[in-house]
Parts: sequence; structure tokens; C-alpha cells
Amino acid sequence: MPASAASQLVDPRGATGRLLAHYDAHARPLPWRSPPGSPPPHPYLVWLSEVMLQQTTVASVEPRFHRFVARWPTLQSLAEAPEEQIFAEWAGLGYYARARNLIACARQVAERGGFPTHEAELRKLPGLGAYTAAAIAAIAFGRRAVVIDTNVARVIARLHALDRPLAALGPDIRRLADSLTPDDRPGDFAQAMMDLGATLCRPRSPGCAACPLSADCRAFARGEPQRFPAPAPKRAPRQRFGTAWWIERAGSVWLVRRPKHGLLGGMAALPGTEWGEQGPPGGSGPVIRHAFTHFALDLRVATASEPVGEGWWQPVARLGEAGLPTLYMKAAEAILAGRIRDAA
DNA sequence: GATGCGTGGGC
DNA sequence: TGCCCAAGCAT
Repeated sequence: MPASAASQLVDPRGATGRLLAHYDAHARPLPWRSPPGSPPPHPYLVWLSEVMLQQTTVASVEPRFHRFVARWPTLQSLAEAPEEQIFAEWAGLGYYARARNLIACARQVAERGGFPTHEAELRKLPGLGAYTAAAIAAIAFGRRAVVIDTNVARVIARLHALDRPLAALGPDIRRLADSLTPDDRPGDFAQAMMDLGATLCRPRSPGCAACPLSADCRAFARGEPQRFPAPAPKRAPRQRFGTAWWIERAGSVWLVRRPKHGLLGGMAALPGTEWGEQGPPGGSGPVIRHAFTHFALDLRVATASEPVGEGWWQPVARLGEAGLPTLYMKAAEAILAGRIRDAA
């Protein structure tokens, strides 16, 4: 790929060199990362961490990554693990399609005897999109790949003072990121850009005084770098209502598994009604308020006596092992907290 | 290109 | 408290 006209605006080698020097001195030590300039981590660890990090913060991922690796130290062990155990280990991390794709990907890769080492082949695996395929190619295999996540996109938008929303900047961001990406150390470069976005070039209150790219940055030169790029337009929040059933016998509660696809797909759950726009539902029992990305849910947790649908009895004392998503953990906690209050 | 898909933390 | 945001992907 030839250097684009953008290289007249930002000197690729100069800016890239300053960025990598800053990374060599300030790279955050992370459990899935090897120090700058050293051999890369095992592709299994790069893949696992990258999938966990999709739309999820480092702070949330760290403890979960340790647990996953302790339980399934190799790709082969993960590929052979029962699905329910993997779902349970993922519970609370969110975006559960990632767990489904993780399982499918592990099995495919085990079958073929290892990860492909080129971006285009990685891109075909379940759960690996443009970002993750490029990140694994660069970080695990040292391939030159244009790695663009939300951090990189924001850094690029500020370097060039692009003030439209990121959704409208895709092709521009890609071209400019390409022109900045070096042939050497592409993995370190990608991680350096992401570190920069996470620690200095933050969405709000960017730390330009310590930034190795401030001399290259048009947004900095204009002042108010936090104005770039423009925020995404907001969507009107929606409200839904539903009822879940707490069915308990002899110290166990009746759980079901949600359908494979859609919201919380494949995860353990309390049985309940569909969630609709009409409400709030009648009946008695605590109401849980839970904010999903695209709607808010008021869920009444009502007690019932007869098991509903296919499911299993889960001992209440071991509810934590059931792998319930956060919504249902909150529902269970509301029931159990009410019980403690009643006893007092 | 837009929409559906979780959750926790920061301010 | 409410809002914004996070190492995105699939359709």
C-alpha cells in the first residue's frame, strides 16, 4: 500500500517513531501482553484476550482472563470443554454471542491444528471481525495489519482534526491509519495506539501535555482536542417490562436455558414471560430495574410453585455456580434479600 | 450504514 | 443520579 497524501499532513515515520519510543518506556504490563520488543504471547492467549476485550474494559477482563486460562490453559482443552461450563465462566461479562463464537472458533482451530497466521484467514473464524483479525495477525504473528479499534479511530480523528462522528469517518480513518502503520513492529504499534487512546488521548480531558504525538496533532493545535471526533448521535431509550418466576423447592430453584440466539442467548436464566412494551406488570414481588445497551427493563420477580418448561433444580446455596447473567443474579439477590428482611 | 447485543466504572 | 464509554461482531 503506497503512502497516501495524508503523509504530507503527518510524517508517518516521525510520528510512528515517537509513538513507539513512548510505548517502549510506558507500555502497561498486562497479563496477555509481552513487553515491547520481546517475542509475542502464544496465539491462544492473544485470541482469548482480544475476544474478551471486545467492547469490554481492561479492568473487567483481567480477573476473568486469569480464571479462563487457569481452567483451560490450552486451545485444545477449551475446544474439548462442555459448552455449559464455558457459558458459566463467561456469565457476567456480557455480549454472550462472544461465548458462542469462542466455542465455535476453538473447535475449528483445534480441528485445523492451530490458528491461521494471516489476517484474511483469521477473519473467516467465528467472532473475529476486522479489528480482532488484524490485532491477532499483528500482535501474535508480526504481520503488518491495519488495526482499528475505537481508541485508534479517536487518535486518528484528532491527529487530522476530523470532526464528524466516527460512523461517518470509516474510510478516512482506515486510509490514514494505514499510512501510519509501520512494516516493523506492527503489533507493538497497534498496542501503542490503543494504550495512547486509553491513557492519554481519552474521550474527555485528554492528557496532551504528555502525548508523544501532540506536535503532529491538528486537534491539539486548534485547542479543545476533546471536540474531535463529534459524539455519535443518541438514540431514544426504550422501556420494556416482564415477569420472571422464582420457583423453589427444598432449597433449590428452577432454572432454564435461554434460546441459543438473541438476547442472553444460550445462558442460564429464571423462567419468565416475554418482555414487552406494555407495563408495568401486575402481581407481587420485587421489581428489578436493569439497563441493557438498547433498552431498560423493569422485571418483576414473582414466586410460583410449578416448574415451567425444560430446566433443572439448582441448589440456592450454589446459585453462583449456575452461570446466571447479571440481570438474573440481581433478581435472585432481590428475592434472597427480601427473605432476610422478612426474617428480621 | 443501521441495529441488536451486556455490563461495570467514571464522572 | 444519569449519561457516557469500553481492544466490536453479525446481519
